[in-house]
Amino acid sequence: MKEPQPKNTAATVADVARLSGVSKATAARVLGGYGTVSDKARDAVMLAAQELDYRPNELARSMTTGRSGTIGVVVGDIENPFFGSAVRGISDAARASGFNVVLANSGEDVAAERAAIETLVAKRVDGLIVSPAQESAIGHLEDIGHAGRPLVLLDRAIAALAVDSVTADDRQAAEAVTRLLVERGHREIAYVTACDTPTHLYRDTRDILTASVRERIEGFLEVGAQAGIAEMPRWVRLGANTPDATRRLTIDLLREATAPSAIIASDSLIALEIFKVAREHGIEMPEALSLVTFHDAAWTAVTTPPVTVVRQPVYEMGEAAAKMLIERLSGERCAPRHLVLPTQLVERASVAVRGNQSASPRIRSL
Amino acid sequence: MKEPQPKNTAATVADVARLSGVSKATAARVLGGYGTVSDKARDAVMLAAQELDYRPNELARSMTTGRSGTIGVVVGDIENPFFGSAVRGISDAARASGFNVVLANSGEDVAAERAAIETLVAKRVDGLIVSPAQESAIGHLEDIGHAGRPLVLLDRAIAALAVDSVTADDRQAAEAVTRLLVERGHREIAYVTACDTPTHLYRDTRDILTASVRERIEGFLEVGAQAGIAEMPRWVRLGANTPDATRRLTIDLLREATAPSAIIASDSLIALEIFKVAREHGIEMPEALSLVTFHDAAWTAVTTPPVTVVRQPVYEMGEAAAKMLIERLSGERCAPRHLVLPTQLVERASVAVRGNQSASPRIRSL
DNA sequence: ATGCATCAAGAGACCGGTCTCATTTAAAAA
DNA sequence: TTTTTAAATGAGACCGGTCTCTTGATGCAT
Repeated sequence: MKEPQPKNTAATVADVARLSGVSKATAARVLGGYGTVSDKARDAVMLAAQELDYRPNELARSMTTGRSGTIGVVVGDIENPFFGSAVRGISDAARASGFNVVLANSGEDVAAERAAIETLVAKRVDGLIVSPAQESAIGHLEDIGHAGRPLVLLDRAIAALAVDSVTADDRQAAEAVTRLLVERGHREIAYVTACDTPTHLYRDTRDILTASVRERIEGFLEVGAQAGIAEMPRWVRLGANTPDATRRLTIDLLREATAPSAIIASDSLIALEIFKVAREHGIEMPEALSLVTFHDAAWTAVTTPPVTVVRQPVYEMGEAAAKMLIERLSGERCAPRHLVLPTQLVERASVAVRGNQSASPRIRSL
Repeated sequence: MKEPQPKNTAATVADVARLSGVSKATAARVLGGYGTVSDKARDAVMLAAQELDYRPNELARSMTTGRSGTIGVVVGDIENPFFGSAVRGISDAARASGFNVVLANSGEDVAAERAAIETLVAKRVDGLIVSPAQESAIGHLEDIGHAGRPLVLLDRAIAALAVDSVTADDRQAAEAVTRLLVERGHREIAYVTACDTPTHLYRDTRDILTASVRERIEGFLEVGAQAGIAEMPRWVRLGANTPDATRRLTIDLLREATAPSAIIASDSLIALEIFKVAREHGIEMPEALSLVTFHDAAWTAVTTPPVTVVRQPVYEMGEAAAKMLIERLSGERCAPRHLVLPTQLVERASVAVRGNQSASPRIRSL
């Protein structure tokens, strides 16, 4: 026989043991790489394994060892470059330690998130990294702990949950961004974010169920208050969950009697849509409208004007989360750690000095 | 007891059976949702399960059933928005049919790809979707079939492999793009692509080990030849595998004695880097340099000028691949299908008429 | 030569489900 | 009421590994 011909049924340790004339236990020792075996036996087993084209069944292995070598990741949307980078960071760090990544998309929906976590736990992932959609519904996150699996929260911490987390310094970043705008003379500054309050209307920071979003809004309001801008809260706009929603919301915003002279976007997808709307309506940037966004997406450097951004170390956040999780998996038992990574304000050219504005950005047509 | 307190050890069917006073088989029937059980027994089992906070062990389940409800996905780079969309399409389609997705990054490296496939098969994924890095090394891809798992090739077909594939009509798209440029009077047209020939120099299409890349180059050359442009092959540039490499390569290109008046980028990451280089060197687009790219990335619509692109139905490609795979998993036994999805040339404003060019794009400053 | 530690190897239980098969029970048909 | 048929249940093998426990062989010190 020349080729390891496709077997009608895959070879098992028992098959290899039989062919090589040793016991199942010995064959398993060789194939599994544990215990002590003589060279003779090892050679015989390896030969037989090759002959039969033996492939270990990790499922069976996981069942007895209780470890699957897999970490589950639940994010809002992999299509969002933010999560794309984060997942890349996670997956690189995981692979470096011999772990695989099972990915699940929640679509920022709690029910989907719950279902995803349920199956991931049932599939016996060794641990999870989750970017929770809301911090109110945490039952399913607590269950992860009950099931004896470590959990690391990514990008969105939850105070009520005693688990590790990796976030960016959102509060500080929001303050810096708002301060920049205020210093440039802006007083009508809108903050556009994806968030899921039923009304889509902002009332109180306590309505905001996502820590990172809330902290940013708090920073935004705080700096506004310090600068003596009374109307700040009315410029907070929620519900930019899809490009379409963002578009409608932006148009509404720019149609108001007093349109904002600057907009802060909470992620690059939102910024992109705002950029499109401004362009379609002939609103000059930054003269008529300044724009700042969270997330230094690749494209923000090539637009006209290039966009001033808050650079979050996204890849590193994912990497750090994976490393933390793997530490827990290796037996680390210390108190929950909350890693807060610094952000960086990258000034490009999308912020104008207010006094120089040539025109109100307001959309007049229609 | 009020709370299902964290058990030191997870409850199993046997535990539930014991507590509810039925046999393990009956408890398993209720919990697994198969066979016939009396209402009385069902209620007792459900109650006990609740009491013990029973969670099924999918690993054990998979081992006996032979199905894991999981599909493995191996892509070059999830950070690339192209794969981001594709993975999203895959994962949505998978979830709709009750499958999970295990993701692996190959980094476009054959060895990593081989390793990823090996572990995925060992983990007993039900089937795989792979975007193979090269079409020369296909042993590990054939092994997937030997292991009895269906495989669907994504974006890159391999003629030598009798498996399903989903691709875009690359050849046709390349022809359309090149024709557009030729019709606008361009004769020095560069084609910049990520590819991994050792020399980074283009000699012959047979050196290109990735079908999609090769087909595009063939289309590019074909149209050039038809237009009577002799030097076409010398404008093919390989090796744009990282932003840095792309940058160097682009600068070299624009420094040549006769710089191209137009560049075709094979993906949006490359286009972005070219855009940056052009901008940094003060090369006016499209007056001094025209640009077209494959992949209608979100940002291409908001640059100045907005970029003319080949729109590939990326999400749909991922979705189709997943659906094909799931069909195979459901017993479909037909001959390998090769789904080729049409592309669309989206003309924006990054292509100028050659006669109108005000200056050579050449980079003069060192 | 004897004792004792060490190494190699085998037998078989075990992980947590599924599933077959035999048996009991209940309901429907005669 | 008796027979036929179907439904409900239990016992235990099985999936493919790991791992403990036991026994046999070998080596080194005494």
